[in-house]
Amino acid sequence: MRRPAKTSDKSPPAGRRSAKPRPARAPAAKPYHHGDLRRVLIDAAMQLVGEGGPDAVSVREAARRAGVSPGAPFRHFPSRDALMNAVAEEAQRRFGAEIEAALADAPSGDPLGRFRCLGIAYLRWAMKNPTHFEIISSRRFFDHDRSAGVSSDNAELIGLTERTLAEAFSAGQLGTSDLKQVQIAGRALVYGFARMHIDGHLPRWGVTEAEAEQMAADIVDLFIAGIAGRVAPAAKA
Amino acid sequence: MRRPAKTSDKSPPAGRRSAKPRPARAPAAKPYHHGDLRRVLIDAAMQLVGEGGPDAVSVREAARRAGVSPGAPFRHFPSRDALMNAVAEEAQRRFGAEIEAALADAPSGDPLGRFRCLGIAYLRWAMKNPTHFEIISSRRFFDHDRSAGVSSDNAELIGLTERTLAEAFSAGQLGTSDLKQVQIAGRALVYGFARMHIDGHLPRWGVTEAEAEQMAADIVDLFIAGIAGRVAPAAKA
DNA sequence: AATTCGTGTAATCGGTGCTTACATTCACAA
DNA sequence: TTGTGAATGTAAGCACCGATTACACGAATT
Repeated sequence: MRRPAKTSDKSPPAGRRSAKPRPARAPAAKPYHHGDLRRVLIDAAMQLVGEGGPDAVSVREAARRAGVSPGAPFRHFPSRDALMNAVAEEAQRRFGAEIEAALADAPSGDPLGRFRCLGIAYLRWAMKNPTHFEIISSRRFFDHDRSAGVSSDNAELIGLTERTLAEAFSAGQLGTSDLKQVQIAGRALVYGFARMHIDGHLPRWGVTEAEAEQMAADIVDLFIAGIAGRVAPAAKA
Repeated sequence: MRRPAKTSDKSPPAGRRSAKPRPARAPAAKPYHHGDLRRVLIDAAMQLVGEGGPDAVSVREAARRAGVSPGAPFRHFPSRDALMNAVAEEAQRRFGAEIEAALADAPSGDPLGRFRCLGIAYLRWAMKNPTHFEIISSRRFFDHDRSAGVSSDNAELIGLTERTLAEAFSAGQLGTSDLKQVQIAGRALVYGFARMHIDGHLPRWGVTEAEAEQMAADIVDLFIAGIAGRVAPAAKA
């Protein structure tokens, strides 16, 4: 197994089912026995992810924190992976919300500036929520193409960057016409930096934790500059 | 645990220790009982990594493939992580060898071309050996700064790119003077693309498996072009 | 009030990392 | 040649894990 020493599997018998806080004014959703075990399990798992990364999540520990027997979670999730999937969806939701919020503050007249803003927001969230970002990224826990509600969110984010980039091109802000290459390269840049941060590579490359955020902005700017002025329509010799 | 159903733990009793192929002409290293169990375990683990990724490696399965009892590996590796570490060192060794081999073929008069060559070789190896690359990348399995023999290899590779980039700058091939930013950005680019490939993101971004290698070269070229001609000494308006 | 079905419990299975006690076998020295 | 010690492997067992099954409870429907 992966988690070497944890608390005992046994909790005090708790006198059967005496003080289980049922949801008072029933929200007409799933207030059967526990209240909303599914939700509580996801929250517990999210917390575990935040504490020790994806590998620190075990169904049993989530059940333990929810005050429920080890088998109970399997009524709501057919497997551990399904639980992780739900956690990833939650993380993806928060991520998408923050990206769109950041973009809402960006000026609408400067597509390339908005593109830059997307990269900055992406990196800021990834560096502030490394473990959650890791879950979203690795397809081990999250089959982006399968989960209904959030895959559209994700696809929309991809479409958002595509549209923004296309606008920048139309506005003559781009020095190259191969938008797909720019799209992929930009994504690889921010994804790579985020993962370097998560995977602890930055110190080896001479970037301290304190410098990381500034460096993130710098490389985005460097990339933007690289794709912007290179063969600008009027500045060519 | 992670691996749901495997072969039975029991192998046929095998009549004690009858036909264990000791290494014939003893290589004066560690030919005690098994021959070179440490080596065999690493090979088995490497194979497991290649088959199902890092999570598919279990000490027991490695022992099984080595034809040895489940506890035997712990005579050579104090923990599973230590085994993974050895595997990662092996992978890092192969990786470094390929990179240096590729660089040996590059023209020595064109530093920026050599820098590009480094990126291409990096991506080619990563895409051809995704699981091994993953092990090298994630510090979960490989503490780069701790392992003696190979960390120098790794540090040397970092130094290699730094030197190459510095040469390119000295030769006037660079349009920016902040080499550290270029260094980090370049690393993030290739690392990010490699991980996108590994993590299965490329299809979602409209890049098929067949196009991946070409795209890898394209984005490296795009990056090189971006850092090269931007504020070239004589071409400024 | 009786039944049904969703939910949680208890017990259990096989897998895992890891430890301990014991057995074997090589290497070196008296 | 013969001990003897250290290196190496085996056997057994612990705690933990994911997952399944049979059973118990309880709210909702009839």
